[in-house]
Amino acid sequence: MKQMVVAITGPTATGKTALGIALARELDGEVVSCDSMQVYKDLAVGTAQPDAEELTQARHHLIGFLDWDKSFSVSDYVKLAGETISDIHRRGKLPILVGGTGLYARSLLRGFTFKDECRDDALRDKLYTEAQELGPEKMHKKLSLMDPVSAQEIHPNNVKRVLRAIEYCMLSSEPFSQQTARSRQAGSPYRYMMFCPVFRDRHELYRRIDIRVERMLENGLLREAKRLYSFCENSVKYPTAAQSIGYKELFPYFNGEISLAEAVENIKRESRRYAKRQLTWFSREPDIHYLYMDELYSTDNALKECIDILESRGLYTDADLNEGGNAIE
RNA sequence: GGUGACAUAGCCAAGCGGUAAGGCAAAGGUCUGCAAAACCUUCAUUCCCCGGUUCAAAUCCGGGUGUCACCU
Repeated sequence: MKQMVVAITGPTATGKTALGIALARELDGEVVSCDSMQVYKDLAVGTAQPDAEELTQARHHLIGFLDWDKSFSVSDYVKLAGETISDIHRRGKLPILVGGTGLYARSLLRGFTFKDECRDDALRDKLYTEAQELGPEKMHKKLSLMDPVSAQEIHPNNVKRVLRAIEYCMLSSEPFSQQTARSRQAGSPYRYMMFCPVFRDRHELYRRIDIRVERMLENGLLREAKRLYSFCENSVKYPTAAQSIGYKELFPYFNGEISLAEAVENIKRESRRYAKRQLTWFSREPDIHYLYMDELYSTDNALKECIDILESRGLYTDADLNEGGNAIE
């Protein structure tokens, strides 16, 4: 029997953290973060990591453990999260996946595989330099010779993805598109259910985002950002951590280029766009259950709906709880 | 009160007689190793209003309205 995972994914500022904790408490579970930025240390405020009190309410994993200069990617995530989930099951608990990074959630739950030998940072840098000299079209043409299918699917202007596909083709014995096709067919290593809290009223979501940004400011976002800013100034390459919304928008303010008010407005705008991108991402997940928060009103009601769904689909039974996921079948 | 300049999409703006550039914002979308990233698509039947000149006007002329600047 496959291991059970309950996932809470969805756009920012919809109450995933609180719902995850509620579920963990209700189902004797532990939270496994599914967020590309919450992995970093000392970015607690801006990446909306669970606060000290929330951390005491349920055991959390994969939050705030990485230094700023470390890069992190899907493959690292899938590996770590996979290990964490197994460990949680071994202890007879239920893993609750919580976070808004769609790529991470999909890759983990659908069982995408990433081979170490199919990545080479030095090669990637070399390709990047080449792309700057030759231009995007030439690189795309290069890809179409190695892997016409990928070239068809990836827009020539999307240099990042064109280069990754080339990198893969050079390091692997198969074209990039073949790897994609193969993992599309592979089944999930888990039994899982995805819940996605959303708001029917987009304005309500945007309003919550605005409020949350203001709260971050009150909680010391500037201090955190300033530290990251100094760190970035002194490093050769911008670290992955600097991609996080809420920090990079503040950098021009620290530079004296824009006012604080403008920077804050930019954070809000970028967060709104991010939420929109998350919405389109999750809309493509086949087995996702939306939780309409503007109708459910509270975390409690959302929790009840989750439990109802899990029970009605036979996905969660007492056996899961008592026998550490080795029940049924 | 006088003189001058300007009025083009939610915002910034090009155009200066031949049938509305561009940027920002917005909306929609893509996604398999930086994903809070990267990328794509769509967005003014009309240029403040009225009249005139012309085959043709956002572009020229007259009047009106509004904004700004300077003068009294």
